[in-house]
Amino acid sequence: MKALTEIPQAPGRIGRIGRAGRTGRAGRSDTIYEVAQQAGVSIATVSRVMRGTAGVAPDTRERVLRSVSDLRYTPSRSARSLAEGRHAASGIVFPDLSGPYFAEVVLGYEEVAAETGRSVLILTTHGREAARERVLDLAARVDGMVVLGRTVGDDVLAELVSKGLPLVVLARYPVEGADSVNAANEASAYALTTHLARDHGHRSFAFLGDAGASTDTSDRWRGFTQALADCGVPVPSAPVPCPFDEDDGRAAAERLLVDRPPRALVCANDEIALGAITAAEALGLRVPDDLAITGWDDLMAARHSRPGLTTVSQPMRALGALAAHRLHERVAGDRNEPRHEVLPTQLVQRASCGHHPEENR
Amino acid sequence: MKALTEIPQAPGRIGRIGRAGRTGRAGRSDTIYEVAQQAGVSIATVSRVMRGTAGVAPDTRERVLRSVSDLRYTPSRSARSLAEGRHAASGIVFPDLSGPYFAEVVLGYEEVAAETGRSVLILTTHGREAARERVLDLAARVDGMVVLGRTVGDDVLAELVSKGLPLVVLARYPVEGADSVNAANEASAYALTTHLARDHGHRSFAFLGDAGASTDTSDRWRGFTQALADCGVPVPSAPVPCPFDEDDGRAAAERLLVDRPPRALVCANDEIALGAITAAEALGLRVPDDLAITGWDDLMAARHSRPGLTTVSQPMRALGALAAHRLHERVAGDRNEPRHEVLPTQLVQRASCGHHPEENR
DNA sequence: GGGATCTCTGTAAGCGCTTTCATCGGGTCC
DNA sequence: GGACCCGATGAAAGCGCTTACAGAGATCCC
Repeated sequence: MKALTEIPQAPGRIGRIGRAGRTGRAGRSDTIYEVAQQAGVSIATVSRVMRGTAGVAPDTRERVLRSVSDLRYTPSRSARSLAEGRHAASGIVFPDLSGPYFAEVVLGYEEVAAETGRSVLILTTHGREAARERVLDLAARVDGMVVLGRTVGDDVLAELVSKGLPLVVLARYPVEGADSVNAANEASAYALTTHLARDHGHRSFAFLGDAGASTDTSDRWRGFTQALADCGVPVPSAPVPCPFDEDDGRAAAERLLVDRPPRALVCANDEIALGAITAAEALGLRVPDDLAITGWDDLMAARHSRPGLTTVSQPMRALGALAAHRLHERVAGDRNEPRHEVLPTQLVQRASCGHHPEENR
Repeated sequence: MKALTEIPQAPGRIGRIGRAGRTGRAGRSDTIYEVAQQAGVSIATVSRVMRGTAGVAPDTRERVLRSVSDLRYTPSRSARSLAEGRHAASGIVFPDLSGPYFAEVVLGYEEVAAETGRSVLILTTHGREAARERVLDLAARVDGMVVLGRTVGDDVLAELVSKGLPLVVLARYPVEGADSVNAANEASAYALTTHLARDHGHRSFAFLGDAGASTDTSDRWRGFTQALADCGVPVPSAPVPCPFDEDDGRAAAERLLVDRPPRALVCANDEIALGAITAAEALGLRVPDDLAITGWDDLMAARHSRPGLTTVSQPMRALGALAAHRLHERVAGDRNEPRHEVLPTQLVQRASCGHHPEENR
């Protein structure tokens, strides 16, 4: 074994002289230098052991590992990131919209990201304030990023792409240089609307939701109008504007139903739909006898509401997981040409869209 | 203005010679050196401008800012963290338990963390696999951490504390050296159970949930038994074991109800309770006439279920937000003595616990 | 008018790692 | 027995920042 002197390894590392020994102060985290010293090896060897790089003699490795566990050494992540030029982390950006939707997407995402050895940073943009800055800050902490729906403008995304940051958008129209993952909104809207018009024979429709607010909603509106046109049913000129939560849905539905109630009300998500059911009942309308109502997302509450809410089930976890996989491929450099994927959804028929004589419940 | 030579600033920085100019390659992120060079100043000045440190002449600042925006420069986060010795990030660790509960807590947390200028890293421990390693890895990336319920053992938490990492536990019993934030589980269990026994006169009870699975549940069990004892009602010897989700609740309730149905069933959360309602109805029991059922959390579905579910509303966002505040104080060094806080909950009476003659609905 | 003070800027060390390259001490090979 | 190779290790540069310290002018005061 070589003798250890107090002379620092690198000429420039003068500061080391003063802090060679452990202070023993609680909270002071050890560095690779302390481990190396305790094990009687150089920091290079410690690094090799920590990273599992080949070419360390078994007994040396053993000695280093002992010091590591003695000192409870954990490498500094920032130092490692700086030296490696990567973060081993990825980010996911979503609007506030608290509902279960985003939670599920994030969970699906996190699970896969953890498998691929990446930490996950989350960022909610709530409305607007400083979203650009926050996203750019996040971008500096990760190797790649998933951006959901209404969070920041395409200009910001373009900026990220131009910095060379791997990017996947989710529930949002593709942007140049990024992958995209979406649910089959237009198709499911078409199927849902056709079911209402053809199977139940409804002839007067309204669509509740803000088509400008998200690409999901605008795709649903498109599928909705297309289906009506194909069924020869009058097409409303525009959606009835309505934000995303239950109270908004109730308020908007109340105004609409007092005014000129349609026979069927297609809502952009379950929360709006549940609010609309409450509003309809308050006005003395029976659902589905007087008014059919449908939602989107198949929340837990849709299953338990009275009447059960007909809705569209989306593979939320799968969306998150797929986004994570695509991002991983990008980061790993496995692929360069962009991929745009659309996951299938499923129509969930319950009582709120009308009676199904042949089905139970 | 000083002349800029190709001689590197620091003697050790020899590598700089070869890469002084921008390559222009897309995806290559600029460094402080490029900005300094373009603005004709030293990197120290650029750093001062970026951080808003006082003492930079207005026109110099102007020039630097122009270069920064020309080059779309974003400082390297790892380099900054390494130099500053901090991450400007904090972590939150939770079990898988996907329900809305955790999502809300995390959102409340993230909001506050963002306000205090910290990024948020999330980690779910799903079950158990490698939880310790994952948590320690996370610990190396953050300045402080919040740990929820059933995730890792107290030994791991102690290890974090001994490393000097500021720590807050949430929905979990306090550990030495960490703050804690909890909801008033025992008190709300006591109030809920008393309501069932005293106001509705129920005399035969069961508790559905795994008391060993989380401190929340075990506190609820404790408040439950205490209330029964105080009301002179027979106390079950143990909870009826049951995991956390709806299917589990249904299955466990089915077994229980066939066997020896109680008059009132207190469930450890809403999902179990909703499953139990389904089971009861399938067995031909009317809720609440034959069987009273209650939950916890006041999920959206509790409000929409039929009958409406009597439950306990917990301030989930507030719990997350409070944890973030306490963590911030710790990280900022504003406080050293630990704080343990309990947030009040609210009993939400709906139809599932029995008829309330004097109340509507 | 000359030292004291202030303002602005640059120099260089240091943060804790990774990794290239050089070195060293044995075997191996004919 | 010398040329060679190979495995194990260490020295040192470099990742991109922050910041203590020093220096250069400009300003001030008596």
